[in-house]
Amino acid sequence: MTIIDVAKEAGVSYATVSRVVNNGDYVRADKRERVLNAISKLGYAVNQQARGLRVGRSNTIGLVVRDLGTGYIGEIIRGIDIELAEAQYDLMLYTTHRRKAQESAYVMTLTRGLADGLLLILPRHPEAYLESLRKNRFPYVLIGHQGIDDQGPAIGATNRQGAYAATQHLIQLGHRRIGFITGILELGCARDRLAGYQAALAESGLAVESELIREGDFFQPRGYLATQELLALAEPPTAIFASNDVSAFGAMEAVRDNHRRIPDDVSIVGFDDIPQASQVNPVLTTVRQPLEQMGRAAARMLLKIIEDPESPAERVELPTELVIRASTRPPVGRVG
Amino acid sequence: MTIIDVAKEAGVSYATVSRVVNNGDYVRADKRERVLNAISKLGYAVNQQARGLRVGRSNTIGLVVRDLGTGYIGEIIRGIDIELAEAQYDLMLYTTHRRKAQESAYVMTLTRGLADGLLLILPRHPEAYLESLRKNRFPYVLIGHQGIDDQGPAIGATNRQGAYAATQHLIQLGHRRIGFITGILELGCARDRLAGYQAALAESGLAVESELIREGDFFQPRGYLATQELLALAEPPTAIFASNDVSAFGAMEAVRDNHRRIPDDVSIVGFDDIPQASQVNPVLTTVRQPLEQMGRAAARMLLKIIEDPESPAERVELPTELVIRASTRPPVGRVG
DNA sequence: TTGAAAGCGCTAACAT
DNA sequence: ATGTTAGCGCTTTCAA
Repeated sequence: MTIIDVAKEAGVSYATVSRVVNNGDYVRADKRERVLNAISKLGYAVNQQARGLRVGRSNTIGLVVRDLGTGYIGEIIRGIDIELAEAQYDLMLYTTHRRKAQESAYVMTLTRGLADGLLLILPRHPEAYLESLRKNRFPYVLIGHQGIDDQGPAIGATNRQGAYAATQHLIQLGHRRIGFITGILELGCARDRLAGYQAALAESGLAVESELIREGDFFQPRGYLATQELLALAEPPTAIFASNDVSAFGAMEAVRDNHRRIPDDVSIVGFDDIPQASQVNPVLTTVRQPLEQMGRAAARMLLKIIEDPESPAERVELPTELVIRASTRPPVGRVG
Repeated sequence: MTIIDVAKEAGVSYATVSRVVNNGDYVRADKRERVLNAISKLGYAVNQQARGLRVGRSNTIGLVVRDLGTGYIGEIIRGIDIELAEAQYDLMLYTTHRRKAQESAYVMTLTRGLADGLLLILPRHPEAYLESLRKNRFPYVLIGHQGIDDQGPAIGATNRQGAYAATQHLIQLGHRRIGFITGILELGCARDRLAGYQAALAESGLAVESELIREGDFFQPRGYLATQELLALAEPPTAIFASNDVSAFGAMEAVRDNHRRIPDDVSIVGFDDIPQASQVNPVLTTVRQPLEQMGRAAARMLLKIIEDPESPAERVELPTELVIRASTRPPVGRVG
C-alpha cells in the first residue's frame, strides 16, 4: 500500500498523488478529486519514515524526562502536547532511567533522524550531552534549567522570588522560627528556593539558622523525616516551608504524628501547586508554578529554533505565584 | 554524517560499516576495530528513518492515552517503558484530545511507518479505529478493555472481583447502607465495578437501592457532589464506595464539609490505589490495581504479537487486591 | 570475508 | 498541469 498503488487506482502519476497529499499547487480539480477518492478507498496514509528520510525532518520532538511519577511532569507535558499538536508534531517520550548507562550516546541516537528537536525536563546530568547537542547545533530547550551551566535556550520559573514571597508571607503572619526543607540541591531550582528563603529571612533581620534547614530530596518520606527532626528541636519552628508540595505532604504527616495541628500549631507551605495541593486537608498554601504554561512556552521556543536555527537563545523565567490556602496562619500566642 | 563518511574514515566499504553496526558476522577483527574507531571519532549514529524505511520497522510503539492527568496512567506507562527499553523499542506518545476531530484517520497515519504496534490505554471511542487496525492486521493491545466489543488482545484487571471484595469488606464490618459512586459508565471497567458492588449486596441479601447509587465520572468534583447527595438522604449511608480513588477524595472532602468524621461516621473506600491513596488522611482503603504490571504485561504481549502476528489473541485480567487502610471501620452503634 | 548495488516510499527538481 | 527521475541513508542480497 504505497503512493504507487494510489496512483494506479486514480490513473495518475505518483508525483501527482504526492502533490495532492502535500496540498501542492498545480493539480487540476478533477484529478485531485480522483486521487482523494483513491486514497480514501484504499485507506492510504503517507509513510512517515520515507517522507522523513526524504525531507530530512521527522516532525517529531523528543521529550526527555526522569519519570512520570508525580503530577508535576504530567502538567508540563500537557502544555507541550497542546502546542505540538497544533504544529503537527509528534512526541517521542524518553525516560532517563532507560539506558542510563550510556545516556549521552543515547541522546545522540535520538538526534539522528528520530527527532527534530529535544525538550529536556529537569535534566539530572545534562553536562554529558548538552555539549554534543550544542556542537551539532541540534535544537533543544531546557525546562527547569536553573543552575545548569549552559547558555542555551531555556524555560524556567522564578523559584527564588517564589520562595522569597512564601517566606515573607510566613514572616508577616508573625512566624520567627521557620523551618526549611530543601530539594535536591544538585538542581538549580532547589538552590534558588533555598536562596529565596534565606534572602527573605535576612531582609527581615532574622537569623538564618542552620538547624532550621534540613536537606530533602523532593520526596515525601524525606519530608516526613526532616519534619520529625525539626519538631524535635529544643525550640521547634512554628512554620515549615518545604521545597515542593510532595515534601510538604510528608511534613503534614509528621506534624500530625506528633499530635500537633495544622495550621494551629504548625503552619506548612509547599511549592509547585500540584493538583493534590488543593485536595489535601487542610488545603495547602503553596507557590504555584505555571507548569502547563512552561510546557507551552518551551514547545513554542523549540519550534521557533527548529524553524530558524539562527535565532538567539532565549532564557525565560515564568512568574510563580503565592497561593494562600488553609495550611498557614499566625503562630499561637501571637494573634488569635 | 552518514555511514559513508564512516566507511571512508575507516577505509572500508559502507556495507562493512553496516555489518559492524548491526553486529553482523563475517567482519575481520581488525576491520571491525577500525570501523568502531571511526564511529566514535566521528560521533556517528545510525539514521533510524533510513533503517526503518529499509527494514520496514521503526522499533517504535505508539501509546494512545487520554491524558497524563492522574498518577494512574503514569504508573501504567512506567511498566510499559521498562519492558520496551529492554527490548530496545522507543515510545511515541499520543493523547487523544489531540486531533480528536479525525481520531481514526490519525490512528491510521500512526500505523504507516511511525509505529510497529499500538498500545491503547482505556480508549474512549475505539470502535472507530479498532476495526481498521484489525483489518490491516496491525498489532495492538488494549489496556483496560472491559466492555469493549472486540476480541483482540487485551490486558485488564479483575474489576468486578475487586469491587465485590471491597463491598464484602464493608458488609463484614457491619455496614448495611453502602453508597456507591460510579465511574464513567460508558467504560466497561466502570460497569464491572458497579456489577461487583451489586453482586456483593445481593449475595448478602441486601437490597440494591437505586438511591444509594450515584453516577460519577472518575473526577473529584463529581465525587464530592455525589457524596453530598448521599449524605442528604433521609437515611444516609454509613459507608461510601467510590469507583476510583480520585472520586473517593471528593467523597472525603464532602464528608468533612458535612462535619462528619472518617471513618468514625462514614467509611470510605476507593479503587486503583494511586500513590495519593496512601498519602491522604486518613489513608484510604482501596482496591489496588497492579498498574505497573498491567503496563508490563501489555508491552510484552504487544512485542510478542509483533514478532509472531499469528499468535492467538490473549485476553488477560490481572488480579486486583483489597488494601485495607484507615478509612474504613464498623459503623457507629454496631461495634466499638 | 568483503564490496557492489538494488531498492525501501517518498519529495522535489526538472522536463515537458 | 503533469510526468519522469534522482536520491535521502540504510540493509541485504548477490557476486567475488
